[in-house]
Amino acid sequence: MTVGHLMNIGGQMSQTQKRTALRKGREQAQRKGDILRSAREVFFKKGFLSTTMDEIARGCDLAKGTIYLYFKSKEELYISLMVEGLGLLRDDLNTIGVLDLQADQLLGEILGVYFAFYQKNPQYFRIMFLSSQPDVRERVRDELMQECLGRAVECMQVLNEIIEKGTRSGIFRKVDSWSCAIIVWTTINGIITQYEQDPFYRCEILKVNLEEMLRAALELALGGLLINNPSEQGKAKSAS
Amino acid sequence: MTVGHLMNIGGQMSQTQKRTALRKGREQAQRKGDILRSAREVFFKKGFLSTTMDEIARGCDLAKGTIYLYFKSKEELYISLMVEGLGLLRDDLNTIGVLDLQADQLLGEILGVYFAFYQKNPQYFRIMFLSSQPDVRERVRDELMQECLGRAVECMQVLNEIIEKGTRSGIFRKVDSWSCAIIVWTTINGIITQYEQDPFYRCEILKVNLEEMLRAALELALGGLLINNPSEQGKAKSAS
DNA sequence: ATGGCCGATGACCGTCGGTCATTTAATGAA
DNA sequence: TTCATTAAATGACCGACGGTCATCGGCCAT
Repeated sequence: MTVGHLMNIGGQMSQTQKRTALRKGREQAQRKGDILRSAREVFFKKGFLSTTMDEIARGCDLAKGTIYLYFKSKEELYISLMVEGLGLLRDDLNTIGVLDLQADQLLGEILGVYFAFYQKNPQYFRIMFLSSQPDVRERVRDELMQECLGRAVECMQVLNEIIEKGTRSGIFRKVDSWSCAIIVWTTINGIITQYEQDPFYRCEILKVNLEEMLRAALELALGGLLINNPSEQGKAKSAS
Repeated sequence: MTVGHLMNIGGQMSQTQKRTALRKGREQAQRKGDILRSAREVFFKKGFLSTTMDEIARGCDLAKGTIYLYFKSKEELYISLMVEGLGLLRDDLNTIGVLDLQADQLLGEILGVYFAFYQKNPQYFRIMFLSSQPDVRERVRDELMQECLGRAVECMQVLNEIIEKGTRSGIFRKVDSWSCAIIVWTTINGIITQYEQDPFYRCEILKVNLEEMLRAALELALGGLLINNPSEQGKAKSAS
């Protein structure tokens, strides 16, 4: 079984018992963190298939069996990194909320944050691929997949609010903000993950710049989103 | 080594020799096809990780060793299915070219073909995920990856021509058609592949219809692509 | 001091991708 | 028809890997 599966602090416990239980909890979180760190290093360097559980164990000075006290499978360890990545991205996106800008400019800021995140941690995007494989998901607890979903929704919530703001302030057409947020989120993710397939996009035939591609996609989308006015004319020139 | 690696027909061969060589070639193609068919069935049903080479071998009544005479690795067999899928999609897309429609309508047709293809063979899209893993690509010959790239370019070429047509006929702004084609291709692929991550998009929170999402994305893009004119106003309502 | 409990351990297991010595079949010259 | 030659097919076998579990050892309440 997993570690600490009966760990409920409180109730009829003595003071010392409580203290030990709390310490145990901290130690467990620490172990879990150690394992995740090692997993991140190895997975990021080698990819899912070429990574071995033995190597991860070596990386955090634990026995292989110990890892399985904290994570159900290799896949679950991998997906946990995805949760981690979505959390980091959400935190970055949330720094946008406080800016006092027009909705369309905010979308531009989002793109900047997104692209910066990608440049800092391109590896997190590669993880997203595997989570779509049904046979991978079979080996991950539903609870963990739900956590993924929750984090993704939190990211989209940022987009949702911006689009609502744009609609409210009258510079965007009346669209369903959630649908639109999902489309934008999906499109950005889609472009980046597609781009990650280097041989497709970094070869001499198709050499394209990711940031330019994202900007151009945003311009296209804004073209459809903004209430038309003459000053918008020609904005799409950056797609050239 | 692979089968028939010295297969060059012609030169100083007798008639009978030539005939047998040709037949051998046909038989080899047949075997390769048999293996691919079996691989398709098993991979599509079970996914990459849960599929075993033994099962594929059983499915085409060959010994496991024989498969390795025709494909270098499990990964190469998988990527070969991706090439197959891109070929099918290209063929479907090419049926659009002959239609006599406006560029923006042609883009709508493209979307229809694309969506129909996805509904018919959703599994081919799942394959694309794995091809982006570096450790997978390491186990696939460059030549095969190039074939993938070539097929993808052929698909994008269809988009490219449509956008060029739209620019030429004056209904699209002046954009670089290749950049734009790549963006559209990437976006469509991105949306579909993202959508394939069911738990994200089929859950009650985010339940979205893929076709609507694609249409809405196209409307947004068209909004940015078309030369503004009053009749375009309000087209984005379908995003709601 | 000590008994009991629980997290840590790593030898071990079954499975799988991939190999290669051997078998089988086809071919064409005698 | 026979037989030597060649190449494709075979499947027992190998090493590696994900995952398990009987055992160990240190900590804690008594």
